[in-house]
Amino acid sequence: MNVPPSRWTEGDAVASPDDGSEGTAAPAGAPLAELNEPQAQAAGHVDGPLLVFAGAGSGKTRVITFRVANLVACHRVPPYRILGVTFTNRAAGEMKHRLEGLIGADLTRDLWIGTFHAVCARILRQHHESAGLTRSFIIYDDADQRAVMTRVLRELELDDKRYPPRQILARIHKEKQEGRTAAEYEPDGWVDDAVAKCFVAYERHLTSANAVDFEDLILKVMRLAEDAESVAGADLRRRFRYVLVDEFQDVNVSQYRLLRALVADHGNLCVVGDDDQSIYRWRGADVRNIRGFRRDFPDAKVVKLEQNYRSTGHVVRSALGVIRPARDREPKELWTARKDGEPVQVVAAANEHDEAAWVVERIRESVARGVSPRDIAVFYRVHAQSRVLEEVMRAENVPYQIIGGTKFFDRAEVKDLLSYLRVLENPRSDVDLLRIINVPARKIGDTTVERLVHTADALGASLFDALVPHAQGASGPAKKSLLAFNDLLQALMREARTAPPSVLAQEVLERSGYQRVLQADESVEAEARLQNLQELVGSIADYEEEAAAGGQVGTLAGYLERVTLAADVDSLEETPRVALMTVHAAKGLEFHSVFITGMEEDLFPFRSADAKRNEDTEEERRLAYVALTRAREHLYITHASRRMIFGQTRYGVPSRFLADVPPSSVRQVATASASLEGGARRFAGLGQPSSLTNPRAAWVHPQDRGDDHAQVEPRPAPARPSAEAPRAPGERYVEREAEAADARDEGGFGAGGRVWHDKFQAGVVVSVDAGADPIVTVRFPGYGDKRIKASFLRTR
DNA sequence: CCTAGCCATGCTGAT
DNA sequence: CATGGCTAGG
Repeated sequence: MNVPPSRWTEGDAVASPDDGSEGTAAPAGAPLAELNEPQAQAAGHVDGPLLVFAGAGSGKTRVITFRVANLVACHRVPPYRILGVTFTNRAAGEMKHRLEGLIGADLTRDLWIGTFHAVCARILRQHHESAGLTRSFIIYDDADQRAVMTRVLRELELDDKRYPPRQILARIHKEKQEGRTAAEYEPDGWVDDAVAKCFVAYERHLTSANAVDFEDLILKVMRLAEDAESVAGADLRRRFRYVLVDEFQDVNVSQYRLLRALVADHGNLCVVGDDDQSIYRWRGADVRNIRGFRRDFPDAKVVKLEQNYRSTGHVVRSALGVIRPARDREPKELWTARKDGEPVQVVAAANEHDEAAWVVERIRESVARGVSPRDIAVFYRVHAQSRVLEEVMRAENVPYQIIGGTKFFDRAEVKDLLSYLRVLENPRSDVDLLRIINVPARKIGDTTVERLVHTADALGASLFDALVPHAQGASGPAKKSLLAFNDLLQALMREARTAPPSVLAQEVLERSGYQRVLQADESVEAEARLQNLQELVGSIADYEEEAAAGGQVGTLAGYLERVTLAADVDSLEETPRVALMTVHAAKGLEFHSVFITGMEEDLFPFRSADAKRNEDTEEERRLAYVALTRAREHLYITHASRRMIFGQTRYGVPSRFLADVPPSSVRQVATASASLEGGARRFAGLGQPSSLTNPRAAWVHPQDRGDDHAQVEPRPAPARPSAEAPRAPGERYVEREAEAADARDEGGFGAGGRVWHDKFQAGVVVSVDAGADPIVTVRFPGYGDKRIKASFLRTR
């Protein structure tokens, strides 16, 4: 059941993680000899520490997978003795997928491959007792942590205006990221004294709730691994014979200490990273770990991968121009043997609508020329920029997918149901119990809850454990409601022992009255909420199915953990849709064509309106470098002179980073609106050649005629040079898709056709993947796009 | 004592 | 532009 190797060396696979094989690719499944010299050195390295500087697009994922395969296949290392740490679950999935092609699914399954958080959660479930947890501990996400902190502040009678929960939490997280516990925190100044108190109380609440935050996952396992005395510590240090880490530049101090402890006995630690791509300093990542590594492992072999296989010459040189002024860089020089390709287009737009329209117009052209929408991405610095882009995409019928932003799992009803499930799994979770105790309204108001909290504090018990004792001392109506709530939970817990998670979820909705209340509500919102809840139940069922396919039983704990640890980018689909995401989410991905929007001062580099927040232009520069290096063939960078964002209009000047792009690799362009407004004059200040500052020269270029897009001046489809665009510009690729789908239509399904599904009801076919049992992508109002086997669909 | 509806206010990035 | 704190009504 090996995947044909060609599957993973194809550079045009959508958004595949860094893979230098693009373009000049060595044949698939190549032995080490077919890697380039430094790649082979790194991949073939067996014993001892190894540090790989992997420039953007230099094939580092390839090196890591080859090295793992080499260890397993040639050196007979048992796969369960190898740990590979990636940055996202998606990257972990990609790596496993590639390894399946190299060493087969059976061996791959036993490898430990995952994010720091996923791996640590798994270890912590095994060693839960040593960490003071029960096996069913749960992971508190951001919102949960804030809820805990709000309660802590109230308890300590601290003003949440003066001590915003978010900021206190940020301080605490910073401590934990640097490996310190509450006991080790050394306050400096009176603000810190408050933080110290909160820190202690926060930890107490988490422990009592049998819960951990993201930092705890790392910290607790780090403590275990460093513990010379305990059995668990010895076990952890013996467990892995080889440890590999991707994106090492974004590892924080406690993660690094954990790694060091895990390999203490043998030093077989391989780290791969690029200091130029360090973009998570705000999350505790510390590039200095690279220096730390060299100090801690002085005999480490160091390999530099400097040949970029991914991008055209113009793209590589533009990116180098942006990163060169950065301080404290590891000396290295990225180079490419590829042709120059198209110059980078730097586009001046009048405002964010104009910008979005230009981008979408260009996307349509690219697609008409044969670029798959899945190989196109639009980046922005902040999520708030996505709305306008989304609107234009929708209006122009461009299929798109937004990564991140307001997430499905952030919706109130979804969180409610998850809180029910979390309470059933781990009744001591106060945050979850508080969330659902009066949802739907069951006559347990704030006053009653406050008294319950008081009783729980007095008893030193969780809210759940205090429910019955408190109810017994409470007055008539409150007593009744509390006991009824307790009965509900008890009944559901009994159910939880036998029922599969998806069935349990449905039971929760029915027995809690949640569903009834929503059904009684006739509003559109209530209808949407019901649909979201069904979607959630469906997602649990999907998880069970997936687990079953892997020969396991899907548990509630497993599902909850996955939901909390999921990254936005994990959900990036392989369907033919343009991806919209932040630059942060784009790390590790690559696309044929990339649009970077909002390249303006104060937006990119970002500067908060709140001047107190410290800015970090160096990190913004590296972020820009990451953005530019995602492009294989075409790179477009847009900026607008006017932008409505965060509820106010900003007047932006082009980003300083644009001035660092070599003029010889750039073609300046202005949208028609920008030209009319004289926006192109702004170029003059940037030291670009004057020939580029003439707006006419910019926008009459044949390739850029799309400038006067529909929004400015609707235009009948004119005759165009047809060499590049075989179809009239007005023709949308959705129509092309429809034809294509019709052509391979097997079960009477064609794009645009109406179908019926028992659960999701009426929908419209988006596309069809032909096969023995064709998979049809269908858009269901209220459910979004679903990929469904044709046999489950009826045409009508 | 509970509920519902109103108005105000923050917003970078994310496991 | 959504969550949340507050106030008036039941």
